[in-house]
Amino acid sequence: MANEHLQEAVNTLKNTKVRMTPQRHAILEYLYETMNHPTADDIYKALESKFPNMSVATVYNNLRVFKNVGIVKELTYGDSSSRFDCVTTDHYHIICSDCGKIVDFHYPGLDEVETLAEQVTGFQVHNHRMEIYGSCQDCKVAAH
Amino acid sequence: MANEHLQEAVNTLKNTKVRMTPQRHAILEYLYETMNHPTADDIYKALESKFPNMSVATVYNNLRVFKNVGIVKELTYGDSSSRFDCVTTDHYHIICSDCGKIVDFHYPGLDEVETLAEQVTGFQVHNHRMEIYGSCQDCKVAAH
DNA sequence: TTATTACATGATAATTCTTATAAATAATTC
DNA sequence: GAATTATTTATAAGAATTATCATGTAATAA
Repeated sequence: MANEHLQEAVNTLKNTKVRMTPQRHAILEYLYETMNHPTADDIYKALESKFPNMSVATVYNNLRVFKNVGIVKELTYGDSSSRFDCVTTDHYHIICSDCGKIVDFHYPGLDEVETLAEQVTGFQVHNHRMEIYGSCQDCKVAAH
Repeated sequence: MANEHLQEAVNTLKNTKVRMTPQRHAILEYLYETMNHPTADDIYKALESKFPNMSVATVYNNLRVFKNVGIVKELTYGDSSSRFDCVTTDHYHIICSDCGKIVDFHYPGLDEVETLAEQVTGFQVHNHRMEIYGSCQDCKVAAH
C-alpha cells in the first residue's frame, strides 16, 4: 500500500532526472512508511542507525528536492520546526494544541473559496492551506 | 476607527492584569494603526525613533503576551519570520507567492468544516486557520 | 506617601532551525 | 573505463527567537 506510493515517487524522481541515492531512497521510504509528518530532525534520527554518517544537510537538501518535484509538502507552524508530509491525496490536517499530534482529515477541496477570493482580490489563485486546531481525544481526557 | 479597537485591546489587557507600559502601548498602537501584518523586526524598526533603547526581546515578549491574551495572532510561513495580526473581525488572508504581500479576505467562517472535523476525528475543535496563495495583480502583470 | 513586591525592560548570550561552502565521493554519460 | 556532473559530508555561517539577569518601573500595601 505505502510501497505503491513510494514506487510512484521514485518514478517521478527518475522522470525529472533526479539521481537516486541510498540516502534519498531511505528518506522517501521513511516518509511513505510512517506517514507521520516528521520534522527534518525526526528523519535524521530515524535513519541514524542505517546511515551513521549521513549529514543533517542531506536531509534538508533532499526534502527540498522532493518539495520542488512536488512529492512532498512542507507544513510550518509557529513554535517549532517544519514538518514534512508526503503528498498522496488531497487532505487537510487537524492538530492537537496540547500535544502537537497531527491527524489527517479528508474534506472536499474548498474550491468555492478560491474562486471567490480570485473575484474579490484580483489575485490569480494557485492553492490554499487550511488547518484545524483543537484537543485530541487523549488530551481532552487528560484535562480532567 | 482603529482607535476603538486599540482601546478595546487596552481594556482587555487591563482586565487580565497585564501592566501597561509605554513600549507595550506603542507596539499595540503600531499594530492597530498600520493593520499591516508586520514581523517582529518591522515593529522594532518602526519604533526605533520613538524608543531608541527598546530591545528586540521586548517586542517578542510583548507579542507573546498579546498572543496569550488573545488580541494578536501569529501567522507563520515557511521561509521567513512570523507575522503578527491584530484580531479584530474574522477574516482570512490571501498571500502573493511572488512578492509576499498579504491581503485580508473576508469570508464567512468555515463552521461546517469544524463540526465535521470534530465528528470524524474526535477532537474538540478550538479554531482553524486558512490561507490562500496566488499571484497578486502587480505580479501577474510583471510576469509578462 | 513610602516601602515593598512583582513584573517589565534592555543588553547580551545562547539556542534552534536552516542554509551555504568546499572538498570528497558517487552516479551518469560517452 | 574516463570524464562530467550531481550528491554527500562536515563544518561554518546565518537568521529568528528565546533565556538570562541586572536594573528599572509600575502596582500594592502599609
